[in-house]
Amino acid sequence: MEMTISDAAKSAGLPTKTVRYYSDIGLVAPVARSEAGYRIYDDVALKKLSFVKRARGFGFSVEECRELLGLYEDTDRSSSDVRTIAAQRLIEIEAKQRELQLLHDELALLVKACKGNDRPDCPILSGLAGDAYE
Amino acid sequence: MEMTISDAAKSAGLPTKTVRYYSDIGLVAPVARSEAGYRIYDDVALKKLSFVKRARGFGFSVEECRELLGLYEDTDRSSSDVRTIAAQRLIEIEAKQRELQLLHDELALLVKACKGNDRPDCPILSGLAGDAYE
DNA sequence: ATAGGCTTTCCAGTAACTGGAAGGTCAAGC
DNA sequence: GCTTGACCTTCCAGTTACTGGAAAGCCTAT
Repeated sequence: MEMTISDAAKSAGLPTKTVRYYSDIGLVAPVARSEAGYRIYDDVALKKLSFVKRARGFGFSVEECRELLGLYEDTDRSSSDVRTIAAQRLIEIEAKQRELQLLHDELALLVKACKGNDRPDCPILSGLAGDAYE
Repeated sequence: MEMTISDAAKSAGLPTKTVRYYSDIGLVAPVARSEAGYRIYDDVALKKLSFVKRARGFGFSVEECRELLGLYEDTDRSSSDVRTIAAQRLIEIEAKQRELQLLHDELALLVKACKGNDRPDCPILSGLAGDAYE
């Protein structure tokens, strides 16, 4: 299904500017250009945009995203190479999942400790300074 | 326990340059300066650095980190305010956890599909273009 | 046919570092 | 006590990844 840049951007949850930027730097190219020069995106390009959005959101650099996208496209690369690189990234992601859980717990603790009334009786710095994770 | 900037950086897992930068912009200030002007960090500052590292790693901006750190410190803010802001962030983090799971599954699928031999028989774009998440 | 809302390119600005120069500090060894 | 090397300081320039705005072209709808 073909669409304009703003539709693609909307679907991927990215600003149009960013999608245009990704096109400029050759990270995610539009599938074609219209007669008038408008960028045209299809659902493969859209999947790539969504993937990049997700990966960027978790700290992978644009160059790392390029590599990850390349894993899917490079028919010259051996499948064991792809497996190796992807498996390495998986390990990193699992570490990130644990980190995110820590951040979650940290804030949850704060929410729980705040009684929700109007007295400033939150655990000032105790969540940070405390020994919840030591 | 007091320490120099490089020790604090090492403990928090941040580059020394970044810790100095956070000091410059007033995000995480050192607890003191030595006679010679060296930044001195204690374990409260260290907790803050670790917290910022974690939050930054998950896409929270420096300004958002400043707000989150402020939640612990601002004795003027009512506890219900803190609760509201922190609870909102919690919702965002939970969304991130689901997103990260998607990214994880996406790569895991690729690893699984790659047989690990030397033929380039990886699912070229099928992981992206496929309907695993539709 | 013209107004409104798209699109294009280009260029300048911002956020958050990051590297490097120039110089001060400090503990260790001679 | 002096030097060497590994720290530290500030300052300033460069990088990454956008982001905003100008000037102009396109497209649909009244």
